[in-house]
Amino acid sequence: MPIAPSGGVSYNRLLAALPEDGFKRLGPHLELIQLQLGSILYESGDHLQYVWFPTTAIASLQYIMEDGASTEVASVGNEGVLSVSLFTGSAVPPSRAIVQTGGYGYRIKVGVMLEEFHRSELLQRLLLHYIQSLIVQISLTAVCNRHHSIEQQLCRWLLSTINRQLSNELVVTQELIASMLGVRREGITEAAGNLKDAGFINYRRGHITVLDRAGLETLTCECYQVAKKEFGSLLSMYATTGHAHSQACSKK
Amino acid sequence: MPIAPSGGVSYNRLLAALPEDGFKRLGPHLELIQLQLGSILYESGDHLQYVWFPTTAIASLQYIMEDGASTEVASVGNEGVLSVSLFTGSAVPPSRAIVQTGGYGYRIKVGVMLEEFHRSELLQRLLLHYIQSLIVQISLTAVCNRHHSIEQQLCRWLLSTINRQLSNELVVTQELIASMLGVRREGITEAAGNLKDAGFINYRRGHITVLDRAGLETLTCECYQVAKKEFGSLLSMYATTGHAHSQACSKK
DNA sequence: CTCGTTTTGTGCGATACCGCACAGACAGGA
DNA sequence: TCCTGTCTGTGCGGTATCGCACAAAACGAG
Repeated sequence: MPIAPSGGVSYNRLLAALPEDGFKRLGPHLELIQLQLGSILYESGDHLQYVWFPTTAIASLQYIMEDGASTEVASVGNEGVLSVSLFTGSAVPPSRAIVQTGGYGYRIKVGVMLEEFHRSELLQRLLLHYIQSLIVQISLTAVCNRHHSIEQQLCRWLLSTINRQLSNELVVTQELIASMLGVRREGITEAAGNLKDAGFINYRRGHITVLDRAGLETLTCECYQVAKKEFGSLLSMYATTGHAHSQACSKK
Repeated sequence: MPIAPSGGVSYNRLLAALPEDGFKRLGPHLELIQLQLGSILYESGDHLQYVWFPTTAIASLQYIMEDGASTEVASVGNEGVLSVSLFTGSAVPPSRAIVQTGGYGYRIKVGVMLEEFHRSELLQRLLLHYIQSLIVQISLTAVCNRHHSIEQQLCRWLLSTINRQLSNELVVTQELIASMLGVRREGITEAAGNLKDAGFINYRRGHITVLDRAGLETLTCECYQVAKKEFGSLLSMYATTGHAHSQACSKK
């Protein structure tokens, strides 16, 4: 069961969980914009200008080290929101957010968002709950980095990515995956080769197609299931309200 | 500059940052209790009964895997609070909390705490800000697990532990450190041997003494400095109020 | 179609860490 | 005091990953 809903993916599930009136107040300030692969939404240390709610895009939260090496600590799709440090009290994020899968998302100015955050208790509950899921996701990354093989982590990464999109084809180079997982590119090449030999995926220059999701699930580590369950429980808690399909708003 | 204050350590710095009236409401419900090395405050999946504010004790937040292997994702001393998932909306924590350094701490029933959390905006701000620091700490664990050597991580662990206590002697076995870092015991033995040869630490069966903090700082990775800075900025934001030395209350 | 650039494949030695086995050293209780 | 269980030291082969170097293949622009 994929995290992505079966019917229509052009909305953000956190926004969709808002009640009618709460959504009405945010709606006029939401801007639908295109998020291009590789574009940086914010850098560690920036002063945040916007809060993003991805719809079809996926972003990656990364820590960049002094020597330039990077590690993804979490990723955010249409189940989440970017700039969470704003709600925990700091307009200066500790990580970088970079678009990992191109697509669309809504953005809203921090001022408007913060005001509504303080006004609406439900919005607070929703966002705090999302932060909880994020903490779990980051914790699992820590565990996974310690204990699991590159192949297992690649499976997890592939699965959690296709779960957030409709297509089972990813537009991404092995080099990029490597930099997100914080490993060598050759390590990804080898692991991907194994998965290809097993018939679970296929790929060509800059594209990966998942052929057998269940196969990948047999190879990946427990972290994948735990993370999926965490987000599942988050989202099932807030029944989707009727306006899910009417997130149309000022388009940029 | 250690995180622990120079004068007196028998209070919790988050509690100390509360204004007079906010603290007065919590005070009567705070119970000072002893936290023994190795005791488990909560397990992943438990229903939380208490919120803890360590004073001299230090707790470790761990993820336990199916095969029993564990990884510490963060640790909490007198700069923090345990059971944070309560504030983000779930009375069921995702991790285990175990006492890593014996000592004292305050506990308070979740009901009282939640009520005050919703009443006091400052308390909310404070706790959310702490959650922010926690996220940074967990993220750094993820980065560290990926990129840094056991020796570097051991240095970081030793430093962040003595920074939270007055003494520079730790009561802990190498076996325990290994299980927290998620590595082999022999790996710790070897790294500790190197640090001893370098004259930075000394140790005997179950005890480690830090002799040269600056020496350890030269060996550890950047994660240590980043984490320290994060907590420093958190705590400097909330000036200690006058009641810091009067956290006396119903003693168990 | 060709050329140049980007992406992927492969080989190799070096290294860090693991898993296991067991020896030695210490500490606290009988 | 000795004894016993716990903790630490050490050796050794196995493995995953790294770092580097370069070859081969794929794609896109001209």
